[in-house]
Amino acid sequence: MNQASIQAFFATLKAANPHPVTELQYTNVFELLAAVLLSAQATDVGVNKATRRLFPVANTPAAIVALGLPRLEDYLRTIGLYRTKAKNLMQTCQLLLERHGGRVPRTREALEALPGVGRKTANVVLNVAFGEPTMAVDTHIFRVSNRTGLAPGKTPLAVELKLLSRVPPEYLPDAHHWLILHGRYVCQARLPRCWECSVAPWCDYRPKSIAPQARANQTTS
DNA sequence: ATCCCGAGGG
DNA sequence: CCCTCTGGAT
Repeated sequence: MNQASIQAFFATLKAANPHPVTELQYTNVFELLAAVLLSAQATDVGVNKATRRLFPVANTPAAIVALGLPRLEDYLRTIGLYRTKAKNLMQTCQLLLERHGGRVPRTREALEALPGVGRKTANVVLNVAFGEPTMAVDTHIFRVSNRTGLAPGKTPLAVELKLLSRVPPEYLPDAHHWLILHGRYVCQARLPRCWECSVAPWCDYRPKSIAPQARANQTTS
């Protein structure tokens, strides 16, 4: 995809959704960090279902430490990878208390030192909570970037660096959410809904066979 | 490369 | 049944 196409690509996504936001539910920075940590290989709907029960009971590092691991696991049992996530969240809360006064740190190094927090999660917190122009490459962004030709790469880091160099600066702060939402609802993993895709004119991907739904839409419209 | 690991959709 | 979901640690 050339630079002019990339410009049109994001202008089109912005026109349909001027102020995109995460669909994870949170009311403060700690809740955001916890929700993103829990969202690894899980849907935001599933994470919200659990945090809607957990956060009213415990939404600070101290409260979660006081809760204890077995009860934290009970709240997270409906989320995939819940044992690992419960242990990581518990240790992260202990480290936040020991090293950061119970607050969420603002640097990549400090964030990535927390158990269960890698580059992608750190990038989300830096972007959403602290307004930094980062690009968190998750499963959606990795797929959309490669499939469309926006920023092809073999690893998430390679895609991230390519996106940072290709996305026009004015679109960078919101690009993360536009690409996530586009991947979730249109450029889906199993069956990309190309027949209703607003950015198809600038996309490199061409489906080999037109999906049944596409044919139905063509004959009825 | 492998493990973790439940819910929802097709 | 199979695949996917805002990955991270070993």
